[in-house]
Amino acid sequence: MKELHKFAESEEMYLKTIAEISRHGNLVPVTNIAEQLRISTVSASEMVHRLQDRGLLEHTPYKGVRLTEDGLNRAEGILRRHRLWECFLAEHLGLPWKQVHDFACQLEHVSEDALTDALDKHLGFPSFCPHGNPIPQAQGVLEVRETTPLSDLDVGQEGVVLCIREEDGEILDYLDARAVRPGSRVRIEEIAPYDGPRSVLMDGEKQVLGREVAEHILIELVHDNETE
Amino acid sequence: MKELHKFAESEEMYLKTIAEISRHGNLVPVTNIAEQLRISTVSASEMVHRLQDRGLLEHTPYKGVRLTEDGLNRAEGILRRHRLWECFLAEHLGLPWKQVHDFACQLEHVSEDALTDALDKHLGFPSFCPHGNPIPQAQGVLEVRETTPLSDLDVGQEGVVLCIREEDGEILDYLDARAVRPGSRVRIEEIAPYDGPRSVLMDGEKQVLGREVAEHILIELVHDNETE
DNA sequence: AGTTAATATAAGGGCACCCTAACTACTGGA
DNA sequence: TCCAGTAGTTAGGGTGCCCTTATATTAACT
Repeated sequence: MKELHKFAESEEMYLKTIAEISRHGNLVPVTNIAEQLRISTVSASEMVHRLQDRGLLEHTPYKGVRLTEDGLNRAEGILRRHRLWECFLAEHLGLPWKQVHDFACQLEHVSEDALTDALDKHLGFPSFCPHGNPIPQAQGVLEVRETTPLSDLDVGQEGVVLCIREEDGEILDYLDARAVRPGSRVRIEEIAPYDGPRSVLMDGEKQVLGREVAEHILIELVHDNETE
Repeated sequence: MKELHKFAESEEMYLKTIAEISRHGNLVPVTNIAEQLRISTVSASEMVHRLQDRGLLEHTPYKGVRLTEDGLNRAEGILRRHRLWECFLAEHLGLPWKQVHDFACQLEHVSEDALTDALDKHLGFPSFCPHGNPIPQAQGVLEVRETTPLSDLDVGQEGVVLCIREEDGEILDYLDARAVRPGSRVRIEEIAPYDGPRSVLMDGEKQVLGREVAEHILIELVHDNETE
């Protein structure tokens, strides 16, 4: 717990960000990283080089970045800690979503294995965070579920909210206030022109959600019996 | 949660260290701060200036440093968070003392008020950390207890362990292994020449503790009925 | 009062991470 | 095939915090 520390946090923010944007091993443009972290592309590019030197990712110029095995492990460790802390903050401390996420963003950088594992046990080895995102296991196993962004659904289609992507804390506050959470039943009623806001029935209540917001809500499709 | 962050942690380490060394508003020599933080006196001196500029302490050259009202509040906030986290780590996660302290040292820098207060509530508003140190209240109220370092006791004197000063994590491991904890009954059996190691009866078991260690064990004297 | 040991300051660096401005190299259409 | 726009790099800075070495100042004890 010494000098290694100072650059660890910054490094972790990069890895986490890349993992979140990538999601399925896609190449991540450096520009996106810079955007997400709200820093200049020059700085991001510089840091990407450093991370490459440390063997945590590979950068293909003009294409993007991909985490190495090592980098992915590190990133999953961070997500694991983030989501475990979220469970604790939500279930035990009873904090609202926005705070849950914000505080977890800070706590995720602490936690050595001994702490993370003890926390995991204390929480009863949860599989999902309060927003429905899967929690990587200690061994790096990650449950994969088939999901579709709400924004991809057509009028009339129905589904159940599985999780809310949480790269962005703002959205959580917004959805928390509207009682959109994992398990909610949703149906598209109408899509405004130009791929605009969706009118949806969410657990029986009518709501209007912008496309960007809808992109962050991941759904499990429910195949209603065609007659519907 | 932005730029303020990077220097916040270092700043907090200084404030906490100063508060711990001072204990009762005494002037703290810059040299001691440097020692405790394991940095050069030049660096410590430099940082002391910065902290003075920020209005957190006052430095009297060749004498030492004293926290201002502001600085003291900050420091107590840190101690509060540290000790609350310690309670959580010990009572809920069941971690051993050494880890409790080490992890709390990292967690103490997180916790905004909303989190700290929620944690406090969740723990049932404890007054003392697992090592017996008092937990400052949200309003900055701090219970004060009359204590004597075990090293100040004479042969034959008896007392009860109130708390272990925890500036130094090493000692906690050592004392944990020897079952020295708040509430333990202790009596000095013998003091080796040159203010050397103490032979003590700790909860009925014979133990030998060096003077430096004994200085970190704070006792409430028990006035045994003179006949003893 | 004079000297030594503790304390402070000055000078010169280093590293991690961030910035802007200006430039070059590449890619993907039309 | 060419060229606009995207992506990357270079150059020059800046801040926080740390370092060593060298020099000045002061406190405290003969």
